[in-house]
Amino acid sequence: MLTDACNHAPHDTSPPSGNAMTHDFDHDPPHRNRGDDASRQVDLFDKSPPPWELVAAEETAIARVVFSQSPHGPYDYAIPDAIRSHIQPGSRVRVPLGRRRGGTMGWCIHVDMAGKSRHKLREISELLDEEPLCDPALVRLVLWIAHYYQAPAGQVFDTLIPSSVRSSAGTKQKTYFRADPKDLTEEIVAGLSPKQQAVARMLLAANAPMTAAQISIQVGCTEDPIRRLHKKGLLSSERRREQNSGMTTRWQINDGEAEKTHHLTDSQSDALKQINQAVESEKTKVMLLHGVTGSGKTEVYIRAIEHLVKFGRGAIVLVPEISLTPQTRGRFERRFDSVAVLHSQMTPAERHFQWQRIRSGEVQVVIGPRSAVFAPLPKLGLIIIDEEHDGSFKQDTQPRYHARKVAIARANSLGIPVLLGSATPSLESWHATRTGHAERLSLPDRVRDRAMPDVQLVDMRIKDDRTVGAISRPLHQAVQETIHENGQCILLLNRRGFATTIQCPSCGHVVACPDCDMPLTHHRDGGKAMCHYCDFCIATPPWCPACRFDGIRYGGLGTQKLEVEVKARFPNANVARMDSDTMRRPGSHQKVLSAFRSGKIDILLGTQMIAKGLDFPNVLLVGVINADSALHFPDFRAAERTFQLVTQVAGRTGRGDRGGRVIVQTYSPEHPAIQAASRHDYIGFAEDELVNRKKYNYPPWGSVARIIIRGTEEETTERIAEELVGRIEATRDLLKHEIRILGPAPPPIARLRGKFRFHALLQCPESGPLGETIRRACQDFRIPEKDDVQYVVDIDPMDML
DNA sequence: AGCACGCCGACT
DNA sequence: GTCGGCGTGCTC
Repeated sequence: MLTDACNHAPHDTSPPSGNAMTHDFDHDPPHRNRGDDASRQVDLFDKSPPPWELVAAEETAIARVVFSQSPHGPYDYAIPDAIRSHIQPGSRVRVPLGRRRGGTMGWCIHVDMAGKSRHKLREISELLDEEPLCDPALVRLVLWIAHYYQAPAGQVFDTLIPSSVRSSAGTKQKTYFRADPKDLTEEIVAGLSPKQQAVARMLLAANAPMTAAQISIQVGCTEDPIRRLHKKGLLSSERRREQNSGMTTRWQINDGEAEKTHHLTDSQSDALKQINQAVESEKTKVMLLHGVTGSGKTEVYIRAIEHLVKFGRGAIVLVPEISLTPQTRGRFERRFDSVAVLHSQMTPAERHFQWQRIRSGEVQVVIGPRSAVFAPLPKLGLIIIDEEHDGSFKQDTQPRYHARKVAIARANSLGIPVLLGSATPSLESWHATRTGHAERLSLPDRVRDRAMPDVQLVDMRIKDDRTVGAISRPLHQAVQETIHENGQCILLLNRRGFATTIQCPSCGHVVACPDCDMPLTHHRDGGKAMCHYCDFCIATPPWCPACRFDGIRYGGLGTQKLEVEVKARFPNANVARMDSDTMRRPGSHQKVLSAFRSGKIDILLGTQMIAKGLDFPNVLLVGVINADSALHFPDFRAAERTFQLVTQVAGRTGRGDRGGRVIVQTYSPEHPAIQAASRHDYIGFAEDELVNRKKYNYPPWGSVARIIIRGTEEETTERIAEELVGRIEATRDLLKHEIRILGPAPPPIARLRGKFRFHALLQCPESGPLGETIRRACQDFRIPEKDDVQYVVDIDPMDML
């Protein structure tokens, strides 16, 4: 499902100093020892008040504060003496703002103990946390993200610090009572009421602070006598924040079951040596571990972390959203004493608990999806991004950051290395190794001398190879043989649902989503017609809604329909389907995978979630039902995605002693991406594709930004889109920057959730001028509320939909 | 995002 | 004359 979180406004809390970023891998901001950037740079845009308003500048302690809701600031506040020694960048504060009652929560981004201000400043009303939730390095990272991705800094703070941490989920403020023998002499105790005496005696005997609840149970009274004693000043109290008793979190403790450590191959040892050197050098360095599927990248990660743990350092391992298999998790948990696994299904209390564990420094390894790049390890020594090419590392809501880029920025500010791993690196990372921004480490062979699987292309245009349905004759035969040999099959089809179009054969009407204009997908379970771009869902109409014709036709192929076909073709095989429909319940993922591992399932079919990371030695056949599905997207990354998908799913076979083979069905067998994938030729593909991208100055050669404008009224939306793009043109000409502007035009998804959409693509050889131009153009661009139009800026977009 | 200001039309 | 629509601007 696509989301389109809007309401962009230009925000520049702190432009980084120094050189503009040119490419993904330029180590520029946020650099160490540049603490004063914020105040100095913001002045550039300060509209100075007219001279008669100038008040004599006096020295005061000033805090610069940003907000996660509008207005985002930054605003300056006077720091009251009481909190002067505690407030730091990263502290949360409550401040007065406008006429709002109760004040507003904000984040302090800068403090100046001897600042001067032209305005009369209001005072901070309260410091909300004893210890800042964000250390200075993370504050620098926030400001860098806010600048680069053009998001309000306050909103970036909210992304960095989980809401469960901000609200202290799973903890409670408890009051503890203590009895002091000096106050409660025998004499005084004797004069109390019987219940109060009992309470006093018990507490004196216990000689430890207890909560009212504990005391009342122990003594067998209500809480009233305790309160009375406290009121008389005979009991002292203290308040503490504590973990709730209801916490269900258990984390795996190393049970001593040693994982068999394999001997490293020569190339694994070489790579490890380089990584260890980089870690010890305490310098920033980006390394790309390019290892074919099954070459043992995870083992290299583990060894590298084992090494840095010896120095008391910790590591972050980022993994794609859905590929955090219990397998991977288990491997790390067996090899390290203290692992924190972050995942999307955690409860708020659990998340908060893990965050505190990580911050306390007891955690050696953090494993998680893109947001784990913000994990607050106090002694971070290495950031690893596994499957670094994966699209889920880019967030598709504001702030639209890419975890790879953020990881490099964070590593840069700490002076630590970043390790990117993939069998099919993103062209950005590949290009970085060619320009010296990253070092390439190769694992060219699979472990234990296993060969890469043979890949056979089946040309679906040739009628002879195509029987009725989605499965060609060669693939049918291969599945049959595999099952006969007691092997297992994986079939990939990158579309869920049953039928991708519902069309009337009489009048040609296609049932479409009223909010998005996209054809609805028929889901057979429950007979629903669903929009895959929004939540729209209706019962599949039995007649044509346009002409009442009784005989509507289901066209196109989804995983549900494939499942039906596979079951019909191979009635004796056990078939399981894996897509986001069958994997809705937590744990279902693991259930299917363990059934597959144990051999209870012969054929596993599904969407791309089966293409990643699975390691099952008995998979002898992988079938790709339609390799072209991603190829004809109106998107400069279409070829790259196709190559990645085919290569990754092909890598799921040939992992045991019995070898493996791959059958790829395609309507364009001559396409370079599909050809290269069939030869396992990443380098050939990458070099070829780099030439293509160069022709149009697409990434990694140049920088791209996309502006999406959406609104309820088509003409108004288009008018505002044109106005905005016009401003960008004017700003570009003013600044004399080399920027190509395409659009505004309707994107492939021209309507989404009932809103009309327009977009514009901006290209520039360097990201710095591009960002500057957009920032300047959007600076004072206001849209009247009545127009109901919003816009978002997407820096380094991953798709053009 | 709220909230005030101020400028116009419709009304007791 | 006053009430109230909403367009515009400000919040350190």
